[in-house]
Amino acid sequence: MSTPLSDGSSRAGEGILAHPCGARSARVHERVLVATAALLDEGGCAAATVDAISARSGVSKATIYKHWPSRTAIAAKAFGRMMASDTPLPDTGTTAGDLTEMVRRVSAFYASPRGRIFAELVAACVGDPAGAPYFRAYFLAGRRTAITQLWNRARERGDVDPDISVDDVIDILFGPLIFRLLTDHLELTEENATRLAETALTGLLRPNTNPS
Amino acid sequence: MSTPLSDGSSRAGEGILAHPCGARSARVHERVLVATAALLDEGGCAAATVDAISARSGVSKATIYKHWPSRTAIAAKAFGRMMASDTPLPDTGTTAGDLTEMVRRVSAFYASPRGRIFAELVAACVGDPAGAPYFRAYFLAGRRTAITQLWNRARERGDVDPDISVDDVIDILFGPLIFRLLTDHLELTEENATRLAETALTGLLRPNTNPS
Amino acid sequence: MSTPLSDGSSRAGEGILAHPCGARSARVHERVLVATAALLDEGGCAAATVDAISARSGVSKATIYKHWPSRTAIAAKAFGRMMASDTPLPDTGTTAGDLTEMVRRVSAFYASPRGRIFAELVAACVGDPAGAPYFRAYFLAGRRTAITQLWNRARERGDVDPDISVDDVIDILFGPLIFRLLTDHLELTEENATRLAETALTGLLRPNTNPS
Amino acid sequence: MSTPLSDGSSRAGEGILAHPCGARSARVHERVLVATAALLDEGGCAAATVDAISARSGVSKATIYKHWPSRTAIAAKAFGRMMASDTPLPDTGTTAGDLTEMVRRVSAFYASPRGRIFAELVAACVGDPAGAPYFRAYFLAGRRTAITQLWNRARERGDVDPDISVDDVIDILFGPLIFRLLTDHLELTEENATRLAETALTGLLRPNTNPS
DNA sequence: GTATAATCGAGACGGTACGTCAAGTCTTATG
DNA sequence: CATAAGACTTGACGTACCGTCTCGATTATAC
Repeated sequence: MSTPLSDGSSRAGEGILAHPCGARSARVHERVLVATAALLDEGGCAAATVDAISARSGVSKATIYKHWPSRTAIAAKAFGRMMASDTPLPDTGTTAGDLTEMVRRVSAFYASPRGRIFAELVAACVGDPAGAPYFRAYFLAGRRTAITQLWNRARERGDVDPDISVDDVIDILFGPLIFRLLTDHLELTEENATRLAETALTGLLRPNTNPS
Repeated sequence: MSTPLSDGSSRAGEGILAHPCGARSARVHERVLVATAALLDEGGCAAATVDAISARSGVSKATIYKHWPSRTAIAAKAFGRMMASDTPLPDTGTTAGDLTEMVRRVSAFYASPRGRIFAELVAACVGDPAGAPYFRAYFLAGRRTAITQLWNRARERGDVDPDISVDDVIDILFGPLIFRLLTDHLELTEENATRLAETALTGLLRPNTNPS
Repeated sequence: MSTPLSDGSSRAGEGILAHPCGARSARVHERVLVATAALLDEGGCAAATVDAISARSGVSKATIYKHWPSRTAIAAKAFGRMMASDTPLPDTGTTAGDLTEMVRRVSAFYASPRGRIFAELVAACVGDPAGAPYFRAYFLAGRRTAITQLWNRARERGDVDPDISVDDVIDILFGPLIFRLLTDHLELTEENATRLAETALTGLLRPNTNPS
Repeated sequence: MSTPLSDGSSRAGEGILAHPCGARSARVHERVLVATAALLDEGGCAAATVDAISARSGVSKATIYKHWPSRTAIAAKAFGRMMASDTPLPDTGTTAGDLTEMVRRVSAFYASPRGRIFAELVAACVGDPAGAPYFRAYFLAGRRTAITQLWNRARERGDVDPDISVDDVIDILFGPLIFRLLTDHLELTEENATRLAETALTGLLRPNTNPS
């Protein structure tokens, strides 16, 4: 993998996400992540208490706090690892098809039990400045690389304006889903996802009224 | 009544948001909301503890819990009231201009101190099923009516496809902002907001590659 | 009893030793003291953890900390109550006999399992400024009243210099025992106690060499 | 050497107080004691954490635990060394004067900052069976030799009953002070010390009522 | 001189208890 | 009967210090 973020032990270059390293530490680190992943799946973020993680992993609380700044950070990394391999890129032949399919998949994920965990994780990062970087590094980054590949493919095909930033693309396509996931004001059905994607791809305004 | 949401006391018809009524209750209700609003402004969601609200308002905890299901619910309503009158509609003359301006304003709001409170509120509603309806009713609904007006104006002008749901419009325009607000992965500058709005209005794909 | 210190609930006049009162509080208070006494007897001061007291009494830690400033304080009061009735005054007919007997009894107490607890309690009060007053109020005070009675009897008999403060008497008779108990440098046997008492009663110097 | 207790390095013959020896060990030993003494003076026993001693001395925790059984042991030895030379014998010309002066000096010491450390040390030895011998060996023993000399002088002068054990003398004179130091029930003023000494020297009972 | 043990530093680790906090429930007395 | 006042249970928090334990590096003697 091109991102060095999802390995289990600490390396130089991880910046603020550093922690003790060495053979023992690596083992401890691993056990914590495995235990946390299990707890997340069983009871969501609320179950991934530091006490619970400690009890389940056999790693003491004090040690855990030497590796991570907060429970959110642990959960983010554990969850990021759980999701790491779950995202094969769609390849429908057209840019519109690929992006729409991607939105549908992400919507389906958000609607799944793990989608709830994702939402809780996003929520937990608000007001946990220490955990947020972990979430971005171990979860959002992975998502981002996937979209970037799709977008680059679209650029090569000439289907899109190359001036549009991939950041904006990501946020316009998935921001609405996340908003709905969090505030639960509209259901995350496949139909809704498709419509949303198509509207975003086409634009809200009629061509002749575009601002340019 | 088009907006039954922003009045200060309980009415029949509020459904799950009901609570004791009567003269004493109304006074109690009011004092709680005022105290909560003050606490929110001073220290964010974290400061709006039920204990703190109780102490500040002089209303006992037991009474508070007879009026609201959770602290999130109180905060949502108090915050919704704070924001109620702050949103004059933009009127630039063009649909694109109006919507872009709206996005810029919301972005600026999110970037402000009260934007943080908004984020904390959204986060708090995840995993507080009791509080979420309050947030939707007392905050999101207000936002929604504003956009609906703009959108209707656009429809009348013939600038937009009338089949596009206003729900999708709202989420495509503001979902990205909220996503950025929550995960803090991109700054909420005016420039970013403008670019985001324009991209959303125009669409991600080039006209000739539209899926239809 | 003349001292208002050993009752189970809070009263005006207890000064710094105050705590919540009322029917519920009184019950809570009682349960904590009973549990603590049991723990002390079973495992000494080390066993009387706040967590353990909480678990055993069914009273939550937070509540415990509203009633007492520290575990030492609880232990002191619980131990004081355990000891409250255990001290019938000796009555041998002579002042020397009474005081010597008292020293022997206290020495025997110190040599007993509960003597260890007493030592641990004294030790715990050093460096727990919050707990120390409880120890003095609920334990030392009781001891003091007993000696005072003996000393008054001796004064009435004319056996002693009325200018000698009862404080000095107490400390000269029992200080040595406590010193030995704590540092364990000499055994607390009946023989040693008797000799110590007699030496203290007679004085260290020969009469004709007295400082006066 | 009559007192093998106050030297800085280990020797065969110290019995249970043995530890590694050799040139390196001696240096390590020394550094630990110096660091501990400094910590004691700065923050009392509470500051003389094993971690703190390790950090300050540059000696690793593992090594420390090869030399001493517990932190109390280290503190006792370090404190004993600090006090080693501080006790010139009084020489007022009379036995009563010498002993009284001695009590006054010890009382003043107890009332000083280092007196607090002494108290904490005594307290720490209760419930630390491993540390207690160190305290007796490195601190009490020194005190004891001083009093023994005074007492022998008194015996030679014929001022005292030669049957009275020096142990009893020590405890009757200083036990009261220690008791007051620990439980803080009476102040350690010069006046109190003098009165206490005089009462102890004269005896609690009037001559004609002595038990013999 | 070099083996070969002891000894050391650095500090991670499991464990136990700490004292605190806020949520939400429950009791009692007052109006 | 709704309130005020606030005690109470619950459960998690993050910290502190303990004493043990790997490691690998450093001695210092015994060969």
